Amino acid sequence: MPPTIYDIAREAKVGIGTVSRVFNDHPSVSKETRERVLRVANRLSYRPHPYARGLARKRTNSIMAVIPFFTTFFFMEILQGVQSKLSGLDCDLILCGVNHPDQVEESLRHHVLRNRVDGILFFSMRMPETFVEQFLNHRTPLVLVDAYHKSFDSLAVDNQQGAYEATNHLIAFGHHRIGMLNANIESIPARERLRGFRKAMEEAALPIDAALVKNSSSPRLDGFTRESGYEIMQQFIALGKKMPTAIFVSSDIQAAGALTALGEAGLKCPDDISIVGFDDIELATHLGLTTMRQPMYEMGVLAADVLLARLEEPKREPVHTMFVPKLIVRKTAGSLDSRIRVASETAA
Amino acid sequence: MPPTIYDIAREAKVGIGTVSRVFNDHPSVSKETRERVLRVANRLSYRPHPYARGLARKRTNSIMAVIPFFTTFFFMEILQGVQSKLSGLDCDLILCGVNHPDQVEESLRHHVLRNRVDGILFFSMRMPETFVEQFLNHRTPLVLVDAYHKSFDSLAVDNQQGAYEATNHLIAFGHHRIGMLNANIESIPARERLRGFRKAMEEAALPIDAALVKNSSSPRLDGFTRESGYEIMQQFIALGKKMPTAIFVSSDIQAAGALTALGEAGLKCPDDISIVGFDDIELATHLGLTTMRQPMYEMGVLAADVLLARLEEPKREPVHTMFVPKLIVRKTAGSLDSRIRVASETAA
DNA sequence: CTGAAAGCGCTAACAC
DNA sequence: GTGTTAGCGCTTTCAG
Repeated sequence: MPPTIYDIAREAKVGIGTVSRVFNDHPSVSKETRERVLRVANRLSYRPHPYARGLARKRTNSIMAVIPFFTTFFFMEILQGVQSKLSGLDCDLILCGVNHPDQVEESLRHHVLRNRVDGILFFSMRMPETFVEQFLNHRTPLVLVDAYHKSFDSLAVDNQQGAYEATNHLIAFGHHRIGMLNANIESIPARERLRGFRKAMEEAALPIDAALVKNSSSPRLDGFTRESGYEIMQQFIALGKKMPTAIFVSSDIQAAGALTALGEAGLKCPDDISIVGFDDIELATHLGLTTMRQPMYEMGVLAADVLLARLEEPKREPVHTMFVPKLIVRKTAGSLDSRIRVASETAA
Repeated sequence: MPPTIYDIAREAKVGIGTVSRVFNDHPSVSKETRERVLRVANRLSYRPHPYARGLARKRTNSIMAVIPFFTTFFFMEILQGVQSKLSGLDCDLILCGVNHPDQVEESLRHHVLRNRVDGILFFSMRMPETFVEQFLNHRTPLVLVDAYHKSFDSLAVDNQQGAYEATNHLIAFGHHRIGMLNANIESIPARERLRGFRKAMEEAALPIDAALVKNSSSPRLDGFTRESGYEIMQQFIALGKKMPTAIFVSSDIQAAGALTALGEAGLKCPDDISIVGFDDIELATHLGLTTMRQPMYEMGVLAADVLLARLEEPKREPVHTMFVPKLIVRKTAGSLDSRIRVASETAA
């Protein structure tokens, strides 16, 4: 049986109130008593019981991360950021993985109504609109990560800007016939990335050939799958000499599929075609994929920060933060005339 | 302010004890009262407060997963299994990522001494021996996942058997000059996998050429890195015609590096050399890597099972479970004479 | 500055 | 069956 404040109080010959004060850094405790209490507590390896404390204080000292469990690297990295922020603060992280959108409601209701957690980090999913209101009334703060809703704090990546820069990277290499291999256009990120692509093309006064902008129609993972990349790239390849010389792909996972299709067709990057992806997942390194990096770890840290700040100040205006993805230059995108150069080298 | 049992009791015109009984499925409550209570509770969206309940019952209804935060896919997948098991049981999962071994002690002490969790899932790390005793005395059950200690329940993968089967797969293809690309031999899994490799070779009466068994000397991640795979494979390649025709690589991540080295040398799998990895990480699919799959999700589910069982029965004997990895045949390992076949095809 | 006492919301032992 | 009561371990007035 672990010691309680009563044990400490008795041994230190003080009242339990004093022990409590010591452990809450209450100013009005004389230096001597404080030290005496601390000494005893230390000797007995006393630790305040979080649940008792939570009950009395009406706080739980833990937050919950609601994340979709189908993806991996992205969330793991963010969680790491969250954790690193939390670890110093005596705040626990409760993991709540949801596989199906339906589970979201259930989980939220379950935990929130029970005051189980002080705050929630909600990842990459649409908040059921039926919940928005409930949440705003209820006192549990929620911050959206990789998602947006005007009524909640949110952090997200500037998809449009990222796509814009990715496309510009391609343009800078001298490409004209640039295509985009997109995910399901129903999804927000897919739409935003398309917008960025368009903007870059328009600013460069380059024509956007509708035949070179293809998107997935798969509902699964909104088309952010290797399969969709593979299939769509095959369609591009089928275009023969009408194929674009460069393609901005809306995600690394799709780029991976695209690269496979390219490989099977005997085509190489960047000699035959240039590719820029989006995300910078682990795989991108292996593939040597040039891509736009989402600052995942940093997002995790900031997400925790924002939530913590809101816990302090529950009714300030929602804060929306945008992260700008960073271009990671690797080997799949290159100059348009590299093909020519390579050809001449071969000839030589 | 959420409703408490007092509110429910008052509205339902019963005592709080009865309300409590209803929510604990206590048998001695008449059907009528039970329904009346439930109706009121439902109307008021009442949920028992987990902390209050925990305090009174001396249980927390949550378990903690202590995982090293440097790897990704492996743990994510296991955690998913754990969660799926837990989700039905009103038991929360607290994530405790540790980046440095030193943090382990601190985290454990922090949470365990505070009775913060009912049980612990301890992943892939050596239990500090100084803790073993403390743990056994303390009441918090702990199960080791992907690790072993005779005093605790444990689940692990049979590395030796896996390596044995991997090597046999290579042997079955007719290879004689088989090498092994291993991680740091100081680590347990590296040693076990080497043992399996040896066993297979000996049983097949194949000579083990010491020059063809190489291991990493890097302390980082025990040599389970892409870099180590890359470098060691270069050494193999430098062997020229003395190079093995097949190599069992101790992890997929190293195999990825090895494949890169091979690619740079203009060598292809399985035509020029056969490779079998170990783990079946996500990347393996992309690479078309033949490998030994660790049943991660299943391990997660069982880990939760075992822990739950021990919570019920704290002092039964430790249970040790071994999972046997499964061969996943993809494209990096093939028949020895495929080279010949390919050569003749080319000739034709 | 410090002790005593009243909860926080719930469970469980004890009466009736 | 059901109400009552005494905690679970801690925080927080309220006196002094």
